[in-house]
Amino acid sequence: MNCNCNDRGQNCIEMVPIFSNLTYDEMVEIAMITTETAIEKGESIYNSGDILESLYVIHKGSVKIIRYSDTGKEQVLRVVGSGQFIGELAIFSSEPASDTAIALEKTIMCRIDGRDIKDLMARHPSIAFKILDEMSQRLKKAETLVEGISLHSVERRIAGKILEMDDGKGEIRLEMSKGDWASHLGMSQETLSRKLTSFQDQGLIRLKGQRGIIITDREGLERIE
Amino acid sequence: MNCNCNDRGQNCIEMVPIFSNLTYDEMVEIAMITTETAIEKGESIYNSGDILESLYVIHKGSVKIIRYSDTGKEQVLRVVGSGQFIGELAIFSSEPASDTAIALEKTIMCRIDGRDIKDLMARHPSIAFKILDEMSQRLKKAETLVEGISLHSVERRIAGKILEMDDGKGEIRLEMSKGDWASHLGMSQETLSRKLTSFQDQGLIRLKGQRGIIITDREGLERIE
DNA sequence: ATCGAAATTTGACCCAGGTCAAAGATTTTT
DNA sequence: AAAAATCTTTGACCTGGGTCAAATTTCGAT
Repeated sequence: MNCNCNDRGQNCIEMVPIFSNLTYDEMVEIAMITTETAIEKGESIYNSGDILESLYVIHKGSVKIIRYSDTGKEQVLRVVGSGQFIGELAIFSSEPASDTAIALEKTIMCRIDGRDIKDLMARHPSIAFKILDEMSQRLKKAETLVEGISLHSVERRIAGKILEMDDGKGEIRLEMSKGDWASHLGMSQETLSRKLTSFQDQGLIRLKGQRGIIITDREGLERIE
Repeated sequence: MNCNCNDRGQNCIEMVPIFSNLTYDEMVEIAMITTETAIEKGESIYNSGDILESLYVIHKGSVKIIRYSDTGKEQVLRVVGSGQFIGELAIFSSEPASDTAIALEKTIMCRIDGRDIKDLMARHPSIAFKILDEMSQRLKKAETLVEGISLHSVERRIAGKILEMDDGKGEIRLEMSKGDWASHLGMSQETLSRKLTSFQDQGLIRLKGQRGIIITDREGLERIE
């Protein structure tokens, strides 16, 4: 078994949604063909232009998927965390990646060869369904991002994202820098900063350190147009 | 056989990439469970909020997938044409659609029940692969759209799209109105109109009627930042 | 606890592209 | 072929949010 990223007796395979419907024996089969890979904060897993050959399932940590403009400005397309995968392009097309994946923190992944995963899917339709499900979620999210950027004001986008990130406790901890966050929201860091301060002045939120946000007026945030 | 959308002796199933790797008998099996549906220009196939239960494979015609802002402004997310499918959400999630599908012209589709297609995929992995492939293409396109809208100038986006639509002959016919096109590019109709006129003044293109564009200086278009 | 680096905030300025409204073209219908 | 409907262009004006730069705060590492 190459992938020995164990955690409280659990093999990483069990923790990953796309493999969750399998029997123990099937999981062992998968564990045999996966390789553990670790990466430090700020390092890239792949770069735009690379030909991808493996699917990476994230076991621990998180990764941002970005694109660069020709002036070097970056747009965060999505953030991928534990249990999710990156490199799905590897499974089908032989075209190079058009985006770049960079670890937001120390990240541990399981690498699976593209050919192997394809083979697995053919034998276990449930894996294909899970991947397909995840892909349609992503497509939907990407389309919501397009909608947000082109149809809503920056205030609305920020308020919406704050509410979306809230787990019910009303206290949020950002998993990335405000700069990355701004880029994900499709706006400049300065604008994000200004608007957050203004939200705080209006009593909608309270900022706590660099990455903490406390919601103090949920209805107020929902009302923002 | 419910689906009788034949065309020069070809059954619609054969014309659709996601079914293209099947044997004749398998195609017949699929034809049995599909239902032909036709729709007029401007009519919707589904609306935001609907619970989708079927996958629609487009046989002839084209459909725009859009979202509305609360002020009624629309963003075209993508245009789907012959051989492609819509309603993939139906296969997995039970959540309502967040977008709306409207025919750009008279369109003929084959409807397949969500449960049936899932069943088909389990028996024919090649169908799942094709759908997955299509989904990753779409995700990539959606991400390119995000990149375009947030990272590039309107000029660059228009020039890029013109070059992308060119089939090599240098003469393009738009498959939608300029209004829809502007919305797809994430800009106002007026801005699109102004920039196209300016491109023409610069000798980069020549406009012909409402939907014709002739490229007269390809390098010039590529040079636009 | 202190220092240095990195991230964030604030100020001043400005322009790309949006809006509204009216006129002009194309296309479709009768 | 004329009329009606739809789509597109143009003009005038304006504002949201970007940019650059400098000041400040926070965080991580000694």
